[in-house]
Amino acid sequence: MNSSSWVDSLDLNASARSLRLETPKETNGSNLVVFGRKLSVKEETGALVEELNRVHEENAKLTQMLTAMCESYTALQSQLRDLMNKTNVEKELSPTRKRKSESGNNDDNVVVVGNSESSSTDEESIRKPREEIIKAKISRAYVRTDASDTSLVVKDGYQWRKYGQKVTRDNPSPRAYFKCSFAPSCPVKKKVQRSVDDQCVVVATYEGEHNHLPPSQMEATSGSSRLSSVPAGSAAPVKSSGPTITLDLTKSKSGDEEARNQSKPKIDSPEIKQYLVEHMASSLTKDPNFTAALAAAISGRMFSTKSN
DNA sequence: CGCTTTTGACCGGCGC
DNA sequence: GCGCCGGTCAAAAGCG
Repeated sequence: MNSSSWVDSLDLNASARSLRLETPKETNGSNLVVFGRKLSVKEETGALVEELNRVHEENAKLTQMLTAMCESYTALQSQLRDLMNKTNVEKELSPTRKRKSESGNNDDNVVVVGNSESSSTDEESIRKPREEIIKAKISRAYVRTDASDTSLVVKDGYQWRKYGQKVTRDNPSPRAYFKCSFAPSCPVKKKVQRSVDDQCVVVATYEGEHNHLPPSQMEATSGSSRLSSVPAGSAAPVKSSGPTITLDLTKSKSGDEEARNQSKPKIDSPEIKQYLVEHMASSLTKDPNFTAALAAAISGRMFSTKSN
């Protein structure tokens, strides 16, 4: 929904940016030569100045657009973070929701709750009881699939054996349970279920780490640059060869700070502002997976927000 | 024939 | 203690 418009605006801005960068070259080049043939030097200068002003205006407009876009992006991101913190606090405070399976479900943190060093924040370490000592590592992957595709198959390079399927209370679509085919030597399990919000999105929850290489290891490891894996501190447990996009929204703290610093103005000189905007835009747009990941993440969060 | 999938039964945790 | 619920088991069916 909104995510698509986000994507659109990102693309728009991306193209706008390149337009801004290219325009001056054009004016200095062929355009003026064409005009210059007919105009006197004075007129030519006038036209040049006019053109320059026009480009400046355009530049300012585009810069404004980008700044606005970046600010709303940052705002939305911090909103999401607040929301997630809120839901986490609620969960901690309400003992009525203790069922651990539900914690797996509600906890839309999209995150690794694991024993790996780097993923543990202060809050996490507080609410990390024995549960997670037992459960090695939990990561979650959002995979965009065709809505008509009813097979809950997430191609991640590993081979899985389905051992159960259940319809859970809070989601009409069935949840499938998989074990790694290398079990029992490999203890990894995964649960796959369509997102209750967006039927096109399949949520795969991985528990544990593979203690072996994936059958399709060659492709999986070499192709892994296509996706952003869960930065759980250690090597990502899931090597995806498909269109798997894993988002760690809670991990966005540092990135968020960065984004905030970039869009939040101590921006005094227009050069700095322009640089920041350009830097922001390029960092946002150069990653082809960014828009898809953002779309999936935002759509997921938005719906869960509505349903709360 | 061996492996995978399906599906109903069963189990254990949790709230009331 | 009972019922609900998520997770797992295991027999039967399906498939290459």
